Amino acid sequence: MSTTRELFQTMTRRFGFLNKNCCTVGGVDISLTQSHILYEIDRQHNPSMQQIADTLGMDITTFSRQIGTLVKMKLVKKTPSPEDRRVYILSLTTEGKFVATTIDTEMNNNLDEIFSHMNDFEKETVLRSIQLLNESMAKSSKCCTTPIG
Amino acid sequence: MSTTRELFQTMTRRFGFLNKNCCTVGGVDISLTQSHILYEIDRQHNPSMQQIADTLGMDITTFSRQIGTLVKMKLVKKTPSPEDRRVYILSLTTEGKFVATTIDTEMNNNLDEIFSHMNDFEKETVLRSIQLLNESMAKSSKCCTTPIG
DNA sequence: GAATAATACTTGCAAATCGCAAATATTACA
DNA sequence: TGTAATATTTGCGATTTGCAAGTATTATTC
Repeated sequence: MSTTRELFQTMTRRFGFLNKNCCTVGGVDISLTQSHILYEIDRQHNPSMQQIADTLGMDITTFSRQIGTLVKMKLVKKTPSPEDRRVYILSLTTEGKFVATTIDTEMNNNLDEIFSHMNDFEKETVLRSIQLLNESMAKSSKCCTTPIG
Repeated sequence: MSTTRELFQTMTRRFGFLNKNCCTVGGVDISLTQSHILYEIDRQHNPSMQQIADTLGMDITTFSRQIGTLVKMKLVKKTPSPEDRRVYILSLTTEGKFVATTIDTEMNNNLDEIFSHMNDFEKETVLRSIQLLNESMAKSSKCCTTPIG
């Protein structure tokens, strides 16, 4: 007999553990935060710094520094926007792309393994449930957006 | 068209945001980590330090210090175990219990609000899906357990 | 069109957090 | 009894954090 929160807490914690074992690709060692940054840069279209920071709910100053080290590691490239010279457009270098893709594949494999303990119907139901959940969270104005801090 | 990982990433991030806006109860200000610690102490039965640290996937030394500050804040009590004098049993003080309960209620309210955008059938399906997912993750030996580090 | 406000990003700084290595104390095992 | 294993704490240096303040650029307003 679990409360709703308990279910969520367990799930997100376990997924978090999954994410944590991510972060050595080839010779490169990155942190969990950095893996999330790479993921979002890869996913979004010509994102600015502010955009990614917002998506991840990170303070822009912390983010700026993280990008700094990722640039030093040659995983990320910062290109000044031609339209607005205050803005930097972020993109992945070839190596950054490789790291991101490797982690992504690994994560999807892990998820596959988890779903292998279900039958096809269950798997479909679960995936559609998560989709539904995401839509409901998006609708909810009260919550689930970037935190204040 | 999202990959499985994308669905999970979105969901856990949003739930994370929900968790982040948690942490001022009465006059007391606590961090996200501390809120998770209180939650687990409340949930488990006479847990030891090591137990909670393991559940949360935290390094025991970091955990020890966190407990130190929570004890100073009078939210947590450490009682030496009568059976094994190496271990400390953790429990919540009255105030700690109050803080934990307040956060828990708040979180469940937020989740209710999210589910209010679904009909009863959808809600049931989603909840059972998460339960199923948690069971599958528990079965998976390869993943989802405490990370190595 | 000059002054002012708003935005995007960076840097200084001090606090919090982190995890490894090593220490202590206790219990389990041989 | 001696040795190994376990639970917890402390030293320490590295990393991460976020606020305040700074620079540079664009938008607004009068």
